[in-house]
Amino acid sequence: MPHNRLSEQAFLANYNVHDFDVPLTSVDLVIFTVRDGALHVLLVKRAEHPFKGKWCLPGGFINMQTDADLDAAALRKLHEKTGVKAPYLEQLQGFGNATRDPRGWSTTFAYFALIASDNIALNHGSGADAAQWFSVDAAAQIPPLAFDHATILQTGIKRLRNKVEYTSLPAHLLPAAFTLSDLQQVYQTVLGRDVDKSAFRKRIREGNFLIELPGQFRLGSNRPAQLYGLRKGQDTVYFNRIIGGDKNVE
Amino acid sequence: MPHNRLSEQAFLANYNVHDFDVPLTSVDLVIFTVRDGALHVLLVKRAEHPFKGKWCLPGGFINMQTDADLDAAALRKLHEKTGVKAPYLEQLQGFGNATRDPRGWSTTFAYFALIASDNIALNHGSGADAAQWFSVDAAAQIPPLAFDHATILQTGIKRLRNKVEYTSLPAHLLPAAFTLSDLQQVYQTVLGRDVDKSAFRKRIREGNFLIELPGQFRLGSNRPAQLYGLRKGQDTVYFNRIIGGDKNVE
DNA sequence: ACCACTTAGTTGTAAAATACAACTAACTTA
DNA sequence: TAAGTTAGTTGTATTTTACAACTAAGTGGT
Repeated sequence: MPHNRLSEQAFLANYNVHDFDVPLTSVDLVIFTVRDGALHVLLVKRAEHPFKGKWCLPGGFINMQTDADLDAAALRKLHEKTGVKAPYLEQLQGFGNATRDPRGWSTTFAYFALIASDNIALNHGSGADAAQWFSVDAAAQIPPLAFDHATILQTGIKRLRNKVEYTSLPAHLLPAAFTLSDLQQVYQTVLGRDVDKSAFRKRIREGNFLIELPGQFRLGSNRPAQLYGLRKGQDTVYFNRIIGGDKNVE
Repeated sequence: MPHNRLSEQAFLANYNVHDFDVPLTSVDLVIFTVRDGALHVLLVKRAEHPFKGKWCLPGGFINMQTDADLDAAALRKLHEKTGVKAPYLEQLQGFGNATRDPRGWSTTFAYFALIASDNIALNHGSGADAAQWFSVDAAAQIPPLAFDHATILQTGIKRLRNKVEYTSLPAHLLPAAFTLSDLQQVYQTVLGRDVDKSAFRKRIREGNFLIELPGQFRLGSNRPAQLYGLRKGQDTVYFNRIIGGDKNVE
């Protein structure tokens, strides 16, 4: 019976996914945080074949029974590894080819997450696989990664650095209350260069994505600093120009 | 025999993709061009179930035998539909959930292509499916689309408009030789607003991604205009600020 | 009590970039 | 040769930035 004579209903009744060759499909995460004044990324050690014992980005196969969509799958993986429930999460890029996984043609949806380092209870749980933060700046300290995860990681770093130039993203790398100096410090850490204090503050003020926490200050052996938080319900702010604007970014 | 006692080699020898439930995986394209002073997108009519007879974005399943990677799959689809071999092509975003395809959990890697309208020989070929350009500005003229392609299309339009604010992308919507006025016109068409001529030219000059075609001019019933082409091997240029810079973009 | 020290936050100003508009240039057509 | 049209440049008031110095508000030592 020729295919195109069937009704759509009959077509679907006869359709069996397993009749076709389909690529393997997974979700992987590049999870960033700032610790000790440096940008860090979370890596885990593989507990199973292939690449057993090698470091890689957290991730894995989609659970077609429980994951409503790709974002849900990524959130689930993130929560399993870090305990964080409400991170900044966006899709990074898809990767797929015949050789990245020895099991065959495979694809992955790479995600990109920002979390505050005070939020984390690393879960060394299922499979007794190790999880550890690695500094991104010290490229030499990052171990060889399984699959094409080195490429994915580099893509994630590049994307983060690029978006930090013109968005409010770094606020998600800080705890719920922070000072403007904290925020400036994070920008500088990620960008690898200093930014002007007054221009920085003007930009933040006009972006209008922070709220002053009334009466709350960071105390120390110096002038107390006003604490701020992310305005709730606030989306990422895109500035009109890159910060410190005399440099071209890729 | 417990899984984790196997060597990697033995593990792979025993591994059969068909033992697992895997989502369907496809590649879809949002192909833009500028015709008659308006931004257009290419749609095709489905020749097969599901959604037979409905309009959708060009695309389809990955061919695991012939497609080396995702980009190759997207390029193949593009070439099949338009005959264009060297478009501007970048990955847009992945989409995946349990309901977008009636055949089951499915994912797609959406791509985003820019081509010059003089480059196109629409291929109504295999499957006798119609292919047609639709104006993006006249939202009412775009028919209902199969799957979640309306969402993908809107994501593509948003991304294009956004990137045009601060990149040299629109040059790819023009033929190999064009005038600065042509280019400015394309920017204005995509952005939906006018830009200042002298500021525009300064930006283009400093971006340094065009070459003057020596001695070549567009003639007409007025002053001849210098023709330019894309500097070859030139990547997309990212400007420091959005064009016309007094407007915030999402 | 007061002064040194440190970080927070503001202010001043020269230089650079932009927006807006008018100008000149070079061709065709009547 | 004058009108019409589009190409391309120039001038200038206004805005924005970069840089640096300044004031503010606490702690801690003497």
